[in-house]
Amino acid sequence: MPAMPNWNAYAAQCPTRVVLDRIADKWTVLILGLLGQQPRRFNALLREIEGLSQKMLSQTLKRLERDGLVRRTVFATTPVTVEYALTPLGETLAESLATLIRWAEDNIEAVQAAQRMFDAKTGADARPA
Amino acid sequence: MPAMPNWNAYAAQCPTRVVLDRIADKWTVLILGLLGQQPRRFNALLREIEGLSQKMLSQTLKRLERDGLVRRTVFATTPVTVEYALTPLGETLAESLATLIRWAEDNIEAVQAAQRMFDAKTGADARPA
DNA sequence: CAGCATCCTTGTCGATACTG
DNA sequence: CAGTATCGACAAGGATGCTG
Repeated sequence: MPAMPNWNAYAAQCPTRVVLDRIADKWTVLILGLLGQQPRRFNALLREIEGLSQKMLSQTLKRLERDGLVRRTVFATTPVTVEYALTPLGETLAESLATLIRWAEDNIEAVQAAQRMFDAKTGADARPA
Repeated sequence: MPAMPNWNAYAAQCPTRVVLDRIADKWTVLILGLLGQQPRRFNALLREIEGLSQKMLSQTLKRLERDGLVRRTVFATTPVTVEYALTPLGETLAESLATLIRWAEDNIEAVQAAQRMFDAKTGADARPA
């Protein structure tokens, strides 16, 4: 990859795919959505995101930290307190992701209607799990 | 879910999760990105998205069609021609997703830099596959 | 050209138990 | 509180071969 490249997510080996892989993750979207409001502690995130296991939270946070999207701060209280917050870079992404969450909330009914139509026409359950 | 609900993606059973599940898919983002430019045929998509298998393309397109985001049109040529295009609903989502692709292209270098920093500090390979 | 059906390998993810 | 470690079930997804 040259110095001033045309990054192209459609090329298999293009590094922009790593960003898509990060975004293309339900938990990432939800976590960054919350951190976009305000910093949170580990267990706060765990409580606020239903269905999220502690393993996935831990794993996802570590990846987000590695990608420079989230900053992890440890406070030497007893017991120890850890706060997660967006980095400036993370904030720019969180804004775009917030748009997606809003889109979902605004258009879920249209999507559900389309699904009912489709299922009725195909007569059967082409429905995924 | 009531008639005028506060859809909340943070609730496990909230239907907005289905939209997130759709978005939370690398191929969805890339496919809708292309269809946002112009309609394409099946094999055109297959060729333009490197690393995408025919199985995943087929599967993803069917889901997108079911969700009312993509319209599938069959032309009775021989051999048969099939065109995929965004629905009006799909276009509104594709715009948001295009933002993400642009974000990835604009910020990939910052992300990579953060990764190098992180890997250097942790001394080792916390890197995922 | 535009797919579907099958096999089979890999990875994802939840559950559980334990640590500083 | 904030995690790590391990196991096992499940499903995603690639490869291959076949169809209208």
